[in-house]
Amino acid sequence: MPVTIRDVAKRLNLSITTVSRAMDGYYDVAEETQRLVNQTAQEMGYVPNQAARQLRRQRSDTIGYLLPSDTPHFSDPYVAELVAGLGDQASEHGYDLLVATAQPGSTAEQRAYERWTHGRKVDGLIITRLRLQDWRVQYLLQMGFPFVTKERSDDPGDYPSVEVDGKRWFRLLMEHLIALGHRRIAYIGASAELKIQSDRSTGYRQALEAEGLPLIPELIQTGNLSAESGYQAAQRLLTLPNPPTAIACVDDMTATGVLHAAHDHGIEVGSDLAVAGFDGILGSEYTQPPLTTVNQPVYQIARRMVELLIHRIHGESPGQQQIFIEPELVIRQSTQGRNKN
Amino acid sequence: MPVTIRDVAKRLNLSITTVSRAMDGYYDVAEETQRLVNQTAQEMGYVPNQAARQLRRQRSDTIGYLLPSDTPHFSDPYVAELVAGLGDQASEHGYDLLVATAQPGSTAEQRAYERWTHGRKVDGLIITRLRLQDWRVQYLLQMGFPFVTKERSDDPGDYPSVEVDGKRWFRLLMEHLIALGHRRIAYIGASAELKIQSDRSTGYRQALEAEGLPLIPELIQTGNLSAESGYQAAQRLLTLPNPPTAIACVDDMTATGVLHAAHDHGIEVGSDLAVAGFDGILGSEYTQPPLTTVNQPVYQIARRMVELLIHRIHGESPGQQQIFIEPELVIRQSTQGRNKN
DNA sequence: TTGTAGGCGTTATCAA
DNA sequence: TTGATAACGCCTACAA
Repeated sequence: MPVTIRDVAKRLNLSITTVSRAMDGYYDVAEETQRLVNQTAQEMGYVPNQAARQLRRQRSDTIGYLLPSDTPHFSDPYVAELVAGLGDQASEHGYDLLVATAQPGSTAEQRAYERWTHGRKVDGLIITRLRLQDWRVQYLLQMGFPFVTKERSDDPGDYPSVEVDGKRWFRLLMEHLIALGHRRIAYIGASAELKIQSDRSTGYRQALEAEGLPLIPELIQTGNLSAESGYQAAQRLLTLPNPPTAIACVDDMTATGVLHAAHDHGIEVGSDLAVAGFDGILGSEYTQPPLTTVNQPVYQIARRMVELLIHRIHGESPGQQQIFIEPELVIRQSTQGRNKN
Repeated sequence: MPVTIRDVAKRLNLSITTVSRAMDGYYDVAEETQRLVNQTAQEMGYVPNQAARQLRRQRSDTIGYLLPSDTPHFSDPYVAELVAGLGDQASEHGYDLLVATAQPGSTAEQRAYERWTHGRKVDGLIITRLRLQDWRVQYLLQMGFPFVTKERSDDPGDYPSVEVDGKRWFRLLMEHLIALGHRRIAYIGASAELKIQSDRSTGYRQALEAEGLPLIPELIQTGNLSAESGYQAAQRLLTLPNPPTAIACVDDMTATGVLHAAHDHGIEVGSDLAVAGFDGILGSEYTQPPLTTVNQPVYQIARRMVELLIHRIHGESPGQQQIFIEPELVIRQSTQGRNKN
């Protein structure tokens, strides 16, 4: 039904070869012909059939992102920014972005990766929410399929990644709290198999150690990167006989729940209790009080990942394989004394 | 390089025809053969090449969503939930989801739609953020290309849509404010060409009219669906000689900015000023104070849209073309008197 | 500068 | 129950 290259060729009494080459802007086609072909194609609404082109060229000009969605419909709060970054950068390079959702570690996830890689539905993949041992990394490495990760798993192998140094920056976040005089600082983390949990909790411990502060087990709680879990962990912390004076959270969603719990306890965040998050999600500046956090430039990170991936797809020399992006420590009222105007 | 149907056939001394049919679970193939083929395919890691399949079948088993992203990297805060819903429902039906970003009304947007439709990259489209006059609707209708919208444009034509009745529910939101005794209620809207602005502002006016309240022009402000613009509009409203006692916002992001502005003015939201939003984005329950809003079940809406779209793609009888989803009026402290525990 | 022809990997038609 | 064969629409040696 749709118009094919044949139709355009027939209309102009040209061969499909010429039409094809004219449209690809080859140099060996008469200028006049070029003009005519393009104009006619435009008029007839001809756009090359993507499937045919892919089959012939053996590439899809598409990159894939399988977003890790736990439970019914939880999803990262910065997924919007990430997808925007991936999409923008991809389209600037003539690539499309294929997205699917799957529970981390599910068979659905595995099948999706199989279909996309073996079926050549995508030319490369973007991987986030890395696990310490991550079958995706192992699988793709072994297949020799192009991919880029956000952070790295502990699996050995060469592959490009874009990273924010969680250890270092969580430690800096801690130093900020310690500099404010806090000595009993709690940590609310996430599942131990996640790379970010590993890094950030290490930063937490390193900071305590460096300052000669004791590691108090009861001040370490585990959540699941949701506000709800942050709320509950905070409940446990705030009802302790000797509660913490500061709570550092593995991410902003968790911190949001902590703010809520503190409010329900009639605790003034900022003066009575310091709360800090990590990520810099949209909305962290609009919490009450505004949240101190480490701001990751997610949009830029996404663009960078796509850039690396496309290089990899084109088989270009890897250059810098491991890119570190500097986030920003944003100090807001949640860790400041009362600020009343 | 990857294994093809040929390789599988060769290994089993069968024809590719038989392999193909065995894998599609046709009935006219020996059970034993069936088993053997599937097992071997599995072992060899064979997955049909998607491009070849698409070319032959003349469909892509893919649906497209071009997400409207204004300026550098603004994007809807509920895009995560939407994409999760689209992705989940699509994959349950064996479809993939293709996503791209483009500025509404840009030529990039138009070219993306052309490539996807004419190039048969997708079998159908999901359209959001409808404009009153929307070229996308006109274009797709004219092409006879399957699509489903969230809300409808004013363009005539038959197509399926999933809707939340913005007029009615904004009016209900207003009635809540009026019932609380508010008489000077401001409205912060968005660009006039957006369908949601048209609907919600109409709801605002209808409510005033129904209650015999005057429409006060200076209480009507325009933003752009961002917290920043809500903040600025609130600044204007709160410095008025005779400021409003309540502010109803076209969406939650705008309302978030209003909360922030009120706080900066030392105004107690809830007792001194009522603020309400619309959408029910993740985070609205964690603002301070928690925000009164109309909660749209975005995830469910997304699933429903995909469902309708797939019916449409399969050419099934349209059935219900226009689906209304009931949101929920969630009353929180931003419109309640002081609630101190 | 243009045209001919072969094949990318599948699925579907038809015959065996 | 299985196999040979012809497309699907495009790109690209190679020939003219």
